[in-house]
Amino acid sequence: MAEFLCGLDAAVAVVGGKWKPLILWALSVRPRRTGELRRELTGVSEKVLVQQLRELERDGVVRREVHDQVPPKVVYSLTDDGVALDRALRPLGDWGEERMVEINSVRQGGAVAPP
Amino acid sequence: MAEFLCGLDAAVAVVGGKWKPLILWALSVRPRRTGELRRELTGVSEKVLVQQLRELERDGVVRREVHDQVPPKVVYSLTDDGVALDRALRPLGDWGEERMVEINSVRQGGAVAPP
DNA sequence: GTGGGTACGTACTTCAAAGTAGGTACTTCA
DNA sequence: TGAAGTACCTACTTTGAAGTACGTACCCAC
Repeated sequence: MAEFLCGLDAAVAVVGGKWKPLILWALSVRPRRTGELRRELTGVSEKVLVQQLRELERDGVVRREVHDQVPPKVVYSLTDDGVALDRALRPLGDWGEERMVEINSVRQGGAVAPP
Repeated sequence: MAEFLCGLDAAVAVVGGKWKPLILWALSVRPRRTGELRRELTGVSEKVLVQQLRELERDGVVRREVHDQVPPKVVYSLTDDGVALDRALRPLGDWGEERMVEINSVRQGGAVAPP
């Protein structure tokens, strides 16, 4: 029912979750356990974190490795497609970084420079 | 209340609307009137189209020019920031294009190859 | 004078994503 | 003994984006 109209559409759908950009950024630094991610992404609930990780896994950009031990240990990392996605996101991240302040102010304050 | 944590976060927020990638793509080809966009993006409602155009304008990537005539004529085009955004989106679009089919099938069918 | 085109605005509804709050089964540490 | 950590799952509620359906004011062609 989604039916993407162009590649950009599909890519935005993959990274479009509220926490997905941050998850991908964290995993691009190094693989992480669930708890590490939860502590890194302050404010995320466990439900949504696991949900978005599963979606990223389904979309083929994140790998989930279960180490069968007690207590459980699950490690998430980027697949080859995930690494390629991360590289494709770099220019976009740079674009955003340069404009973060303006975008932020324009989205809440309204005016650019309050007196 | 948004408060972006990284540039990627901010950029995804800008292009994150349902029709925004398509709007940006259309405007990157050439400037358009409202009606042209509405006809190009099959399925979009006038309300949402105008809404997303206003948000893109607020975020500084789209320029809105009103020609004061009757019947009204409004032309939308990309600003310099918008052109830069479009360029930054190219690698992401390419990434999505190469994986559109898989992403689509994995998101509705479930299995990769139905018999 | 009626229908179509221009570019909106506004009120209401729908629906999916995200948030909240609980539970599971097992272990280690104090 | 009981509190804390591991990585989840499930049910329910909230939120906000998008969709639907109308109205505006003006013009032109038929």
